[in-house]
Amino acid sequence: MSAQENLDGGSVGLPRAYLRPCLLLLLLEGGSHGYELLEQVRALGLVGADAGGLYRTLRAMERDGLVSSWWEPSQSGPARRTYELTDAGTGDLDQSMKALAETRRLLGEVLARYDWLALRRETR
Amino acid sequence: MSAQENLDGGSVGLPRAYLRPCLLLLLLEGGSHGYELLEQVRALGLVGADAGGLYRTLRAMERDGLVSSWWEPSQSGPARRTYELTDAGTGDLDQSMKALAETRRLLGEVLARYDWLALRRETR
DNA sequence: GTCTGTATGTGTAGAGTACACCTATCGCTC
DNA sequence: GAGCGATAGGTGTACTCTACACATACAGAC
Repeated sequence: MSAQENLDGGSVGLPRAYLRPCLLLLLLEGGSHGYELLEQVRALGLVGADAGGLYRTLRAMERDGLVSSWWEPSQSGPARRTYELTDAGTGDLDQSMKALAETRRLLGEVLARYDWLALRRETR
Repeated sequence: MSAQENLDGGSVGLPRAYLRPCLLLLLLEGGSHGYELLEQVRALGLVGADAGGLYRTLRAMERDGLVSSWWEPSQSGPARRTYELTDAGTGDLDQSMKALAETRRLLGEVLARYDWLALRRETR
């Protein structure tokens, strides 16, 4: 099961604005362009990632100074806007990852509490 | 550090609609009212949880059939609206927890990938 | 009476998400 | 050379969730 697929009523899922740190992480691994990043974030767990939203997010991150971009012609296909991480972007990534680690820890606590109760429910 | 406190620019944090599964979990442990649940979700990690939003969420969950409520007088203070989990709510909780477990797993993968890169950055 | 703590709400702006839709380039086939 | 699929980048818009402010009411202490 993917964390996005439960759209039936609740839509509990991935962290808020999770796309941003994912993009920053992928750009830390090396410069890339939107279309490629789309496939990469999908491989990273954001299986239903919205293309339009991704392009908008990249432009917003550039406005915020986290990434910089330039046009690059392609050998086979339309030109690409290539993105690169800035120093501010690296700093933001570091902070985001700390926040996500904390989120993961809290999730672990809640899930443990649930598992304990669910077990008692079964064996009642 | 709490996952909500990094409001400086990014605001990467807890999962979308995380309040709902937290409330359902707490109600699985026993019926309760809004004010008490507010303190409990704050203890659960949602340190800056918004009171207004919590009451709205509870009413929305009741509209969705996940909880039921009734007024109960208090010995010391205003009357309370006491909430209880319905069968549908228990089912929703089970599904949400599966989604959150998957979220936690994905977070682990992303964090591991970041840690590996961060380590290489340090030792370069 | 007024102040603090308990208890439940509403109003509203903004951020993030979901889904639909559009444009353009290139290589390939018919 | 027309049409097609893959590549590539984008806009429009409605909706949900969140954040912060604010309003109301009851009880007990002073």
